[in-house]
Amino acid sequence: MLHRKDKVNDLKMNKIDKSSFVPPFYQLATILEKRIYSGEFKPGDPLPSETDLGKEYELSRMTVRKCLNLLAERGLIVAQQGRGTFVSRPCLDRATFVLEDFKEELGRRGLEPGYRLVHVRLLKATDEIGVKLQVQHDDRILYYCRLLLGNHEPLAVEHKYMRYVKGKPILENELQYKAFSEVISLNTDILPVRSRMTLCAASAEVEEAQLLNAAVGLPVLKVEQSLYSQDGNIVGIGIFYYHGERYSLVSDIQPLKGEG
Amino acid sequence: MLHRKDKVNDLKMNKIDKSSFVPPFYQLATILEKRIYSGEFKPGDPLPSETDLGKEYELSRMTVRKCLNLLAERGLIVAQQGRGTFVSRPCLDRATFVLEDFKEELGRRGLEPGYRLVHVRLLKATDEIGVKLQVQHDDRILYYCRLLLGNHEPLAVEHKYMRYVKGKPILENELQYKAFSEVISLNTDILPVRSRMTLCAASAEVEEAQLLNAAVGLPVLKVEQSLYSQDGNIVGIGIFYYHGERYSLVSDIQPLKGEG
DNA sequence: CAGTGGTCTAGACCACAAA
DNA sequence: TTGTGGTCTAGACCACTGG
Repeated sequence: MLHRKDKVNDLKMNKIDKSSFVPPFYQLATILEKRIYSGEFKPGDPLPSETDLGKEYELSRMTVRKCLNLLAERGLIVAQQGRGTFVSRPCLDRATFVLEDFKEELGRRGLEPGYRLVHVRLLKATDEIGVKLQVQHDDRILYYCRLLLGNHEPLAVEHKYMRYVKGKPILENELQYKAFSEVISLNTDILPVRSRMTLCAASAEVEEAQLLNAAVGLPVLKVEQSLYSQDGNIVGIGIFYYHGERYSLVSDIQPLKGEG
Repeated sequence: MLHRKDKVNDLKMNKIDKSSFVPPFYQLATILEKRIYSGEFKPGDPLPSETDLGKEYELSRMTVRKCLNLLAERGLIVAQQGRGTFVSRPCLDRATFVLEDFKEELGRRGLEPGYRLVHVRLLKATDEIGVKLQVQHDDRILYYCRLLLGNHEPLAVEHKYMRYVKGKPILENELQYKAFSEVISLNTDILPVRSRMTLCAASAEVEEAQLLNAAVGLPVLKVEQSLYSQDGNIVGIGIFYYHGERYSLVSDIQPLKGEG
């Protein structure tokens, strides 16, 4: 009985319960988050020093730091060497959109993912893409186009360009199911180490509209990807169009879950 | 001379240089990254255990862990309790787009940011927005519309809806320059603690097109924001339209910078 | 059971900022 | 000079995994 009462007091008085399954650094993070949200610390205010927090909550400084790192990652506080740790302005007006593996993403949404390989072609290295990929004059570029489906409905069109290495067999199966950077490393022995993607809004042109089963002019999310090798050359170019009405990105910023 | 030679050997042999300004945990991270990219460890392979890495590089386990955390954050490895730490499939096909403070973002791009307040209105709580904001029947909703400018050119239109508290004065200046969540907490004494934003592609309607100085149908990035209070109620709704041709989001995934 | 990662501690030295 | 955060250490206990 007393034990239970002590625990309740711990929660009320914002003490650390070392017998809990929730690790102390996380308990402290939720406590500090509460103290910030309650208005005790306002944006710009300094938090107590790491040493003082350690004394107050009877934790080692390393543990306090682990907790502060957690809050800093979430943008709630900012540490400044030699000065202190300060509460940030609320950062709820910043968003982080993650474009991740298509299959996993659809799984979470409860849709059945699907792929359809539309084109596979060898192109001459003449046009703009060839220049970017720095292909020799008589080399070829492998181009392929893939459709991403959700419950058999087209959600996105992907165009991908990479150098073509003669003699290296490429399975259509690979093109259809594997990630672009994997396809490149498998078929050219070059390992992409850097990726840059830009996202903007655009209108579907004729080809994309057809493939997306929609009208020309359909709003789409256009993503352009450049993959670089270790020596800084572009080894792959991707252009992806996501159906504007069927595909969206979500960003969620919320408080830490309490110790329930 | 010998000192210098030793350092060179350290780099070649992938040892830690404790006299360097680059902290050991970071040196180890770049070393392990190299060993992974070189093909020594392939996706799915286990890394040596934390204890073994500590012995190999003469570092404490905590330092090794700090390094592994760094690589894990970047998606290069995944730790599994009780089993080990494993190299991930290359995650270059995942992107993280950050929509951040408009002013800072434009500063980085070398554009001059600007704001223009277009509308401020009190609406009746009848329509869809009113229901979401759970406004009482005789309360009012504060609506305002803001234009974001880059070098005096319109880049985005923002529509924002929040509960209106009688008697609380609201300065137009605040609406024009302050972040939405800040405006809400200043004028309703409710602190938003959670934000959910969705991003999709759309076409500009008449009003947005006019404000963006573009034709109807212009592709736009449409972002919808909901701000929640601690008790789970929606306390603010925002709808933002970013000019599709003038605004884009960028994601960059690249290797750690070496110890130059 | 042994080995793994997850967490915590008490102490230490450093670089940096402010008085 | 004092106090701050940034880093590192050598040890410890725990929960989890797999044989």
